[in-house]
Amino acid sequence: MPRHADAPLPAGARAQAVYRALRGAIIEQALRAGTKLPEDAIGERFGVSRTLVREALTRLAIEGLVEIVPNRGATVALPTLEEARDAFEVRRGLERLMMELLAGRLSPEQCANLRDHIALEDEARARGGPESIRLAGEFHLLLAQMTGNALLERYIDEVSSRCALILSVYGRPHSPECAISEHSQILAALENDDADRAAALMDAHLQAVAERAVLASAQAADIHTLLAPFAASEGLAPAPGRKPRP
Amino acid sequence: MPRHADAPLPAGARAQAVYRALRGAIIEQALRAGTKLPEDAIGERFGVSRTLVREALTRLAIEGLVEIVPNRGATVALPTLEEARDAFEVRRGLERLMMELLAGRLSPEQCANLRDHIALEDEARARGGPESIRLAGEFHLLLAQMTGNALLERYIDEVSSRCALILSVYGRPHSPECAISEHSQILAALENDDADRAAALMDAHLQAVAERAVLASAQAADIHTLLAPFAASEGLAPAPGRKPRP
DNA sequence: AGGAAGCGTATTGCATACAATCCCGGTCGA
DNA sequence: TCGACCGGGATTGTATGCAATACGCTTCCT
Repeated sequence: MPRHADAPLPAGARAQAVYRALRGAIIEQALRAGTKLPEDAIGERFGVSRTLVREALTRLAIEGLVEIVPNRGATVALPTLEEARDAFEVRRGLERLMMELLAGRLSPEQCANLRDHIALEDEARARGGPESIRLAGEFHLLLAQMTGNALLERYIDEVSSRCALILSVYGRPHSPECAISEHSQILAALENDDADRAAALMDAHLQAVAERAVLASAQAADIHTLLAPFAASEGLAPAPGRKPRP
Repeated sequence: MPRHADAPLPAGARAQAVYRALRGAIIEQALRAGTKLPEDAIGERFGVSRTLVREALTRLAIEGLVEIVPNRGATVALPTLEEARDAFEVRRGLERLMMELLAGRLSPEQCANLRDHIALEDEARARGGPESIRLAGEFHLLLAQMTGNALLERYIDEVSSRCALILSVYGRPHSPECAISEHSQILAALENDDADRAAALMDAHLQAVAERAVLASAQAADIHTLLAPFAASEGLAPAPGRKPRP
């Protein structure tokens, strides 16, 4: 429930509010990758000074959602393909750990909550709204919270949001991060106390997400390949002397 | 190689320098857990304004090495036992991933570097210097760098330093974080392309470190158990009406 | 004596001011 | 026409100032 606007926030909370607002905007792709983030404009929009905006941007930079170049300011990060690969690699490691911690230890209420969440994802997906991206990520976050391990929760949160940004760059437009059936299957394995199966499912799930998105556009990143059909249709051939970068 | 003192650092580098200095001091236990960290004093010491000190402290707080309470300033963090457990749990997950990424993929030079490092640890350990703590952590960091995964490197670095802080609180004084032979064995398994064995060794290694330190003092945290031998030697019995906390 | 209230100081939270840097436009010369 | 040079404006980097808060000490009352 949002606070009343003219109730002053407690000390230190305003920077956090700015941080959260920016983070949400990036993840939901209201701020697209590469967008410039000037301190003045943001501070003006939120009614805070540059000091607090800087603090928020610094945090986002540490998380990898924002890139800060000295004397040139902050932009929404544009992850490289290598960073994308790294993020999914780490994510797989963390989520496998999570599966092992959770298998067979979920209370009935927790399972119910997860099912409810999956239903929400389903709805949002049917509507095709942009919040489906956020919800898909939140499923993983919800699982992380249930481990009771605050550090794991933070890391999963961080790496999930980074993956969301990556998908916004390399993924197909508005394709949801996670297929619904995969989440259901994972939950089923967890309820069944089958850690290995849950871990394998999660691994496959993440692998699928990564491949659908990143590997698909790994080809597209090569401008020669990308332009080949157009060149052919126009009867144009590459200059013989120049070679594509190795 | 340290910079000349009166050469001005490039933009944004001074905050980082303060961050690094404080971080090192905490990990090497020059600043012990619980120590107050006033912005003025630190800024004066390093010749920078409170602004930059705040930035450094914020970063350390995100990493969990420093605790910031609004309006009350920053102190070196005093991790709880639960946070300690969480940190080692996450660390095991991350380092297992690392073993899988590295097994059978280390170049001869890399192996040589690792051996050299282990030798350094050995020396420092023999001398009993405080840098043995740092070196033991750096072995893990060195491995992380060799994965080529920058995100994994950052997480391992973060969680390692947090573990170092934890050991400074709950570990026995000046006991090195890692036994040397364990590092050697892990390296051997990695060279041998035996991912499972390397993972198992690393798991056991971290488990051993955690148990030697944390579990040992988990008992000590219970003041009743802690005082029992002293009470007995003085012929004192607990008050019958009062019960120890469950 | 013990505790509550009041006050002074130290420290933080935040905004702002100033200096440094960079980007972008134009201008000039080749 | 193109590239090099060079202000002007915008934006960031850092220091500092002011208000707000918390802590410790004294004082006073019970």
